[in-house]
Amino acid sequence: MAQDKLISDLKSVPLFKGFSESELGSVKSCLREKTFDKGEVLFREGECCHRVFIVRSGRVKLCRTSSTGREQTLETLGPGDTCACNPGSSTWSCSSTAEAVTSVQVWFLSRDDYIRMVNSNSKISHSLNLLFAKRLQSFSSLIEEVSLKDVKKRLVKFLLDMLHASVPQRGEENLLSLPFTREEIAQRLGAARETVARYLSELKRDKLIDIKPKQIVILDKKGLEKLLF
Amino acid sequence: MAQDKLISDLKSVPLFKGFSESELGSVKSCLREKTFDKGEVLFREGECCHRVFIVRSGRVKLCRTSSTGREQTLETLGPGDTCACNPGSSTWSCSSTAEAVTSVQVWFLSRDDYIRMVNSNSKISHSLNLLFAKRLQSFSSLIEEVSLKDVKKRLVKFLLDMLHASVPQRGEENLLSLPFTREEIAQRLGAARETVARYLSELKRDKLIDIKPKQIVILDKKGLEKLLF
DNA sequence: TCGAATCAGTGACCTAGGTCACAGGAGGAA
DNA sequence: TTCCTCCTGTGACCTAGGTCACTGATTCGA
Repeated sequence: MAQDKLISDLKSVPLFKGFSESELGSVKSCLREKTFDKGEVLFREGECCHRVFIVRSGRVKLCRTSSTGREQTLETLGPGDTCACNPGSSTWSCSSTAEAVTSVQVWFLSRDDYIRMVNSNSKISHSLNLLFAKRLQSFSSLIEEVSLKDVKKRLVKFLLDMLHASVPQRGEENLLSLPFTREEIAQRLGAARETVARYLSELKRDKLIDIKPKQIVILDKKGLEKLLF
Repeated sequence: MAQDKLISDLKSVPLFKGFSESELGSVKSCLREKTFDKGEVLFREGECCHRVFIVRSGRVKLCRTSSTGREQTLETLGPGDTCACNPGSSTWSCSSTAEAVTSVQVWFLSRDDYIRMVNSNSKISHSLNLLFAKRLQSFSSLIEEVSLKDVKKRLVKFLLDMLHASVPQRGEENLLSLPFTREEIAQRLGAARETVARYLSELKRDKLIDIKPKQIVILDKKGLEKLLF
């Protein structure tokens, strides 16, 4: 019955969207499971990329690091998300570093199995297109933000995005739980830890938010939205 | 015979890689040709995206603009390049603005024809994967550069990339023709026009390059490469 | 429950690079 | 040629935000 659990887990992985039970069965036989502790690196930028990861639980960040040690997070992956290079590309080198933000469970798939799977099943090719396209959209926004918007705007947008994505609790629509350190937020925004802390204080001073441990209370959503322009 | 010319042009479009003559023939029947003058906008960020463009001649830039008018170029498309949103995505909104940098000839394809084509021919789906993956790679580098590298490094990298991509003329391996204004370079790098001019002067002063109208002479390639670290 | 380590806030300082302003080219139409 | 427009270089100035250096909070393992 543990097997059925695995199959049903796989059903909710977007990469395998539309797969039949039997197709999922053959996927299952290729997957290996692995656990990484918080802080461990799944793969490093520039390394040859010989497998594909699917996050089962926990969070993984994809990031790039500068020579002075500053870091920019490109994307954070959660359960169901896939980190796959392009199957047809000749150079399989990772374009970013993947690091476990919490402890994570992943499935991985060898490069050969992956290529075989993509070639034998056109559904996966369509799913990949969808994944890639979404990522392109979000990268393109990130470029705009980092290059054209100041840190305060980026921070406000981040808070509003988080609020939007979070499941609202009864009677606490404005309570935003923030399972990130200031450092992690800063890395996402492409800013320094101290700058994030400063702007959060500023927003608090201006009565737009309230700051609690691991939580932010959105006091004035409209006011925050106004800051975006 | 003009028809054959068109078919042979289509052969060199990566999107249609591996297509047979007859497949290209059916592609041909869906394509419409259109010309844009320098400065004209093919589509604007946020607009509903109801067709796909393939550049036949000239250059098109994909860019985003800030509220204060500063601009960041995401990518420059040349002959054979495709600007396609994801066929499976429900929201067909363009994530950037496309503007003709020179006068351009493009083919376009209606959204419906495009979707039909992708669904009926799995080759195109693979080509799309490849295109998307390449773009992801270049976006990811762009994010790193804009967020973590200073303008001087970005400029030097740009020059070296241009040199690398250019077809070397006999005995003029170090002559780089630069068909861009300072403004265009600045927009690519996510910097101000003046800053680009200043760093170019600095590189000239340091005897690393020489500046001629519409051209740059690379005097010390090794020296430039050293600046990247 | 008590260090030890990791987080968070804040002040002081500095610099990369954006903005403004202007002057000298260089090309193009008339 | 002359005027006009667009491109380029450079100086002066200013500010967003990065870095350093602390001091308090929290959290957590033993």
